[in-house]
Amino acid sequence: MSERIWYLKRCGLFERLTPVQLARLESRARFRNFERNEAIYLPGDQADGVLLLSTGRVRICDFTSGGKQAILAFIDPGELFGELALVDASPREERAEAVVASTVVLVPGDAFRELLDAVPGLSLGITRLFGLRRRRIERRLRSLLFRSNRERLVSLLLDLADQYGKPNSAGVVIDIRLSHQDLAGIIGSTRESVTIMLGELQREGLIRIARRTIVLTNLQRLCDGVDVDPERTRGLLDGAFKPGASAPNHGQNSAPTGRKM
Amino acid sequence: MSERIWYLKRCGLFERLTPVQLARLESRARFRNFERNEAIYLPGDQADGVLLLSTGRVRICDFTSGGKQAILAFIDPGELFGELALVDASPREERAEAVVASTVVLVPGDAFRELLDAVPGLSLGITRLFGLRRRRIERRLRSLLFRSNRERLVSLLLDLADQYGKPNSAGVVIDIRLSHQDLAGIIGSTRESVTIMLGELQREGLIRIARRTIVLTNLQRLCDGVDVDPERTRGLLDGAFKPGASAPNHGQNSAPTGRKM
DNA sequence: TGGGGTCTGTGTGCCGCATCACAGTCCCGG
DNA sequence: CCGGGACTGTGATGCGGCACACAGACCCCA
Repeated sequence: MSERIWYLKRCGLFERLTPVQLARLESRARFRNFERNEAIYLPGDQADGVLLLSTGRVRICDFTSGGKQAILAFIDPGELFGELALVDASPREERAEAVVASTVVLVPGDAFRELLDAVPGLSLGITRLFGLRRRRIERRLRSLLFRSNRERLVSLLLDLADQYGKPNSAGVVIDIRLSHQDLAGIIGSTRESVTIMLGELQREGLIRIARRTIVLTNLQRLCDGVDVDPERTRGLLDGAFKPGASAPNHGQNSAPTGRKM
Repeated sequence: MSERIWYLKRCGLFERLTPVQLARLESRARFRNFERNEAIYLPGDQADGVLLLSTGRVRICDFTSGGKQAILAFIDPGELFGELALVDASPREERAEAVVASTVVLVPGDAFRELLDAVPGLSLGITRLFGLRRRRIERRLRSLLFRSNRERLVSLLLDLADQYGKPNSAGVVIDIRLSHQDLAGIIGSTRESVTIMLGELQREGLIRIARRTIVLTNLQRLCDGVDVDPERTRGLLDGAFKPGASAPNHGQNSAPTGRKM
């Protein structure tokens, strides 16, 4: 029980709730476990609420009639998903599935709306969440529109480094295991092409692949390949900013990631 | 003066403001005219507020280093744009420019935030706006990921029919003039390819092009080409649904539009 | 009512990348 | 510790769609 409340508090949006509100929320939410590859919701399902991942990892995706999967996002513990249901009651357009065994909290729509009224700032938090995710998607759209396959892959690697990267002596380690198939699903390419391109990048000394994890060994040159917003690499390209020359350093919102709510 | 207030009221989000609030807003907003093709803001500009289009038309776009323009959205009178500035103070990532001579209202960030606190429901309205636009972008992303050039074009035509279409005896007239270059910028293709494909579609009897406006003469067959969410075509495909036979039909949410918040 | 600028139509190469087919490797669970 | 299933590497082949080039049509406005 109290463990469940702990899961709720874990979500940045809920940390300001009073104990009473938390308890009430907990009583109205449903907890459910999903095993690896199990579907959480499907396109066409009536959307009845908002979901919060407490443990595991979730993939938001979409299958074409040809059977290829497009990956729209990954969700990590503490993050909300399926939140577009707050906008209106139209059915889900995508599929959410557990990448690994996961436990998910379902918050019914009316319980959530009740909270929106009661908790000052929550509404603003949701708006920001929407805004941040939208910005991310718009970036991806732009990157998809007129870039070559290879540029999209490099761009993706930089994004992943941003979200999951652990700097280290050899470079930035991307601390999440994705198959080439997954990578292809994100950039809209094929498994084979991804394999080839990763090989090329490694041969060129830009990355290193060891035991199925990718290390970015030369961020600078990777960025050069894509005409990339240097802000994307945040702290990673440590002190290397030239004050006058390069980017306007908008990353002043200095939180290490920018997501996390 | 009172004409200016009228412009403000035109925006659905503001219609609930009291006269006092409206007047205050009007005093803090700046009105400005832009001529055809003039830039309203540029990538890198410090975002200082939200913009409202009162007359004209605005294009949100982005230029690749190769000089190709990606079109992210069109804005019609009464619509808000540049609203991602509400999320944080990071600079703009895209370019907004007037398609035709336009007049724009600039609402400073603090004035807007003040309203957000004062006007119940406004915050919710913004959240919904974000959500709706995000949903639209996610659809576009999906359509970009694994569809052929032609499918993307057809899908775009259906979307346009959805937004700007006027049904008529011959079919659905798309009541907005876009050059082939523009269409290409939206679907991530080239001007020449669009020309060719439109020719094909016309030869196949799916559309008709007369004096640079496009008429969709056979919605049903157009939809067949794309594995399209039938909901997208709203009332346009009037009663023609065959209950048992056709597509997976998850569009059981029979609300005629789904947009218009 | 022209005339210049923008938009549309069409052809020809060529290259990126999807597809198919199959071999080799990893890795996890029993 | 071993076997089977998932993942990775690589080649052959074909096609979609882009780049470039130019001709004709349209349209606005001077």
